[in-house]
Amino acid sequence: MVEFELKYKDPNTMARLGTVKFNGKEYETPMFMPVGTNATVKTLSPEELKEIGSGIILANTYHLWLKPGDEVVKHAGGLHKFMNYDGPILTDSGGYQVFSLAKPKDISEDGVKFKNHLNGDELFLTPEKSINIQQNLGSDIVMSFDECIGWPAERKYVEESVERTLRWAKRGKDVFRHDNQILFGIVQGGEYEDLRRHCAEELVKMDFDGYSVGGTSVGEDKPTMYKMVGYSTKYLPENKLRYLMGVGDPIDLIENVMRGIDIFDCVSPTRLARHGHAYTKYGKINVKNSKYIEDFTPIDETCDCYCCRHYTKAYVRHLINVKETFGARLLSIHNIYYLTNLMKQIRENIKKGTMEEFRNEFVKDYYGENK
RNA sequence: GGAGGGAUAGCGAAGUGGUCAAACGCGGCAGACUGUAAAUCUGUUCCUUCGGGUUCCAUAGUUCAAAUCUAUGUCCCUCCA
Repeated sequence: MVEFELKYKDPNTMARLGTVKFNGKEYETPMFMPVGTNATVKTLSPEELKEIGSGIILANTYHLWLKPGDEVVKHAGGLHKFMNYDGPILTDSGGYQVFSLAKPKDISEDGVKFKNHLNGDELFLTPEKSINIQQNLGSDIVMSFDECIGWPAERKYVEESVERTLRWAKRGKDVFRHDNQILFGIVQGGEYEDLRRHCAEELVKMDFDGYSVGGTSVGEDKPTMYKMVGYSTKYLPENKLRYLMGVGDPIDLIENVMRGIDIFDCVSPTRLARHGHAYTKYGKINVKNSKYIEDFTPIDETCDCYCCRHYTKAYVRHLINVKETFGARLLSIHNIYYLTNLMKQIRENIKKGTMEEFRNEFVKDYYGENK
């Protein structure tokens, strides 16, 4: 069972420090969770994740439901055993796939009709089914089945969607058995404060173990995203874990910690890695660029990850260019390390009460005003 | 020695009289990616002062018009001796 404890609140911002206890181990928040949709963080082994310092990782209900099937994972002894990962695992509910795979006409009160992206079969996912799958998977943190909507969205639609997401949250909660798992409700409501507030307050009445902020990073600009997050965290209880779903841009991590978020997940460190991009202190670089062909310096001089300790831009560039998987692995290690390390710095700055200065310095370096 | 086939942009390869600066693939160059249908997708890739200029092995022709037709040459491939 995952237990969250709030340890410290920043007096200047909404930033907080806490711990997540799991199996006798403690992980500090705010933290970043790498994404392992198919029960693996693409290209990386659990040992590598451990070396990087990752805590919770994320897996996906929809994908594991299709393959290999949640029953198979259950028979394997649960996700931890199946994938040999002994840290905490959070499963997404399939709610994001409502946004990325389903069409509006496929969404009904009962649930969502999907076309299996692997073979075209018609599938139907309901709030109860999503919870049931996640309980079979045996993840530690379970997400309510929600509707993640795009941006911009008409207010009338958002109103209906929020009500449906609330009804779905209730239905999921009603069938959820606590055992060794905890269940989160997801705050939706688009960019409308009253809808976010209403959604948050209704979820809090249902008393979830933690709360997610959903419906961000779906095409909106950054100020809008920050607004959406602020409108959500403002109405959530302080003693419960808050998870901002799908956000991983470095500056977004900083800004949203300052708005009271404890955990984040995002595919970008691993996806960007596979596409040859790397985060550095001085901004994101595309290692494939020809200017790096004879650059025998590390990806980031200030980084001490496995990749930066042993390999050069020229070498990683070469690996990516010839499509060797080791290149994707090295950059995945680097990018996850970068975000993990960023979270560590964030925690240190919360402790020191210097989040705003940290944010300003970070922006200067990352966006080049400091070079 | 004889008989065929072929030479197209960095490479491979379409096109066989005008709609061709020339399909498509690769390679090159760049961009995008946020609860992963994503080791994917998009743009671009003769020169240009953006008006245009110069191309389809070479040269000479036919034609209003040639990468496409004719002649000669050069080089390559296959088969027969």
